[in-house]
Amino acid sequence: MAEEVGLTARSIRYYEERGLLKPAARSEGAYRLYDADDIERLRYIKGLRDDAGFSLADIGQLLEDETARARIGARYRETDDPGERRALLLEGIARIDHQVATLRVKIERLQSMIEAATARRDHLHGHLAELDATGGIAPHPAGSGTHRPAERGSRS
Amino acid sequence: MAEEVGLTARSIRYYEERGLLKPAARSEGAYRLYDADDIERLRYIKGLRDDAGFSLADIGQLLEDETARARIGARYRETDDPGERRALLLEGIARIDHQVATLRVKIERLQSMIEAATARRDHLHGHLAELDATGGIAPHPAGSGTHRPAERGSRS
DNA sequence: CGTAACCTTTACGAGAACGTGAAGGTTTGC
DNA sequence: GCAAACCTTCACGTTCTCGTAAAGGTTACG
Repeated sequence: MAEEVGLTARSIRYYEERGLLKPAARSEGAYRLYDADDIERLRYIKGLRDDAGFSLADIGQLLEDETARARIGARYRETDDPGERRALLLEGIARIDHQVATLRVKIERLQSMIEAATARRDHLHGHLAELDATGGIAPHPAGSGTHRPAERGSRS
Repeated sequence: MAEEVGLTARSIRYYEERGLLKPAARSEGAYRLYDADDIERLRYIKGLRDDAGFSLADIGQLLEDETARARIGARYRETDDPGERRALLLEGIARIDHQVATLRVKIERLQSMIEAATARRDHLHGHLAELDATGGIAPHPAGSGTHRPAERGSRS
């Protein structure tokens, strides 16, 4: 059914238990019925969980914006007062901006980890240049270049 | 003790159980003794867990590079053969490059989520412009104008 | 040398995020 | 109109990531 979004039925129901989702409607026999907005929301949750590595608690926070966005969208399609539409659009944009800002925070953390690694890398490069400069060995070792698999176990 | 890295003793011991760490040495009375490399490793683990949101299983994979890096560093300090030092430096750089590449993958996933959000944002902006153009209402309602907190294309 | 403040292992507990039935109701297709 | 293939709600089991004692050994300090 809705596992074409890449989630198990149990997970989806669990997200509902956690308050991350409201099944839109129920059939006569209490079957859950999902609409396009729900599917989009599920994809969003999955992205947050798998790609971004957020916990469901974090996702709950982010989904406040998504919930507001869905509500705004629905309201938008209901009205044709240009003034209200304009206000709804502005609020929707603000919600998206907030989501983006949250994602950016995470990206920046990762970025700073990369920078730390790059600093270490540069440090090693510095040693390398130094080594090549003091002329112990030519920058281009003869033969097949950097091939050096011989690693003595050595005591550690 | 080593909670100045921001972890509890229990967590550190758990990481050891999981094979993410080897306490460097034990005292006479079997106390764990950590050295600078261990501390650096713990900070790295914490960064991966808190900032990047990796599971400890993922971290275990990433730590293969970190382990190799530590081993390489130790070996580097033990030798003074320029040829070997050069090879060790190159291997260390390769390990760091691998770590960076892994982090970049995650950043790119987040980046694409931001792009999706930005696309929705632009979509709303399009509607907004359309609304303002068909002239139902003035582009500048009383108060603040159209602010744009999110810059598009600020990729890293 | 005593004792307070550490550390050790072992073990049980806990919440998050589901998996996996069981027992039964609902839809669909022929 | 009936069987297959769904779905429903419990409800217990599981893995991960630790928290929190319990019972005892070790180290530092006066």
